[in-house]
Amino acid sequence: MREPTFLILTALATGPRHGYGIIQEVTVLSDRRVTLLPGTLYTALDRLTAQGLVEPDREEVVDGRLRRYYRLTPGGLAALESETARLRQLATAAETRLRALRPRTT
Amino acid sequence: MREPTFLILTALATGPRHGYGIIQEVTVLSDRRVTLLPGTLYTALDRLTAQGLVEPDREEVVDGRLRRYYRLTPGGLAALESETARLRQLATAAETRLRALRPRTT
DNA sequence: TGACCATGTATCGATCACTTATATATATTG
DNA sequence: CAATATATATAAGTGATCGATACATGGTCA
Repeated sequence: MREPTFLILTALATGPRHGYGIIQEVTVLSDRRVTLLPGTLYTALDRLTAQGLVEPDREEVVDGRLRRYYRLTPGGLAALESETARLRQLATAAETRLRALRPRTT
Repeated sequence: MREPTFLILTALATGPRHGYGIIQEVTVLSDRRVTLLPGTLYTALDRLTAQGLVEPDREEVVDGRLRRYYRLTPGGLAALESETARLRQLATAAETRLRALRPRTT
């Protein structure tokens, strides 16, 4: 799973969001380091829906604009959990090696 | 930076290694969850060398087989450090949201 | 002896997520 | 009236990775 996909699933962890709302939430949760592009987001949502990790939630019209909401499926939640554990393990493994290399920087 | 690349840089953090040694170290540091394929490894080493993140170290012949060693450059070390910090931040952001979702699982 | 596996490096074609660019539409702000 | 924010959508191109294959040596096992 690549980073934009991981960020989309994370943005949906706290509840259903529409596409543009996911883009904003990803900006926040990445500390403004990642701004999802529309091309990435909408193709990823289609792909994740086809994979069963995400599913349509509801549609709303706000100020004359359509909002299409998505939510995590149980499988999507499980995928996010295992991917998160994986990321943490990799970060920890790298940090261990970096600390061994620079003991005084600790 | 994608995961195999991150793992290769991590494997080189503790000192120079040759290609096959990197594959083995990646298996260990990923808890056997990732087995680098030769195609990924050698093309990545060429690319990282061209990018200046990695450089040739030395060559040895052991049991009639050539070993080509690589080491991290200062730029490669910096890239690994910033990528590691980034991974940790993403993992933490996701964990925070997952814990909020399942308070009893803590 | 012959097969198989581990070691070791290398390259090619295919895949696929992502980027870039573009399109369309409404509401708000200067 | 132009620019920006909101909101979704798609097509072409890029590039790292995957999968397969190639070649060579050394050790093990039947």
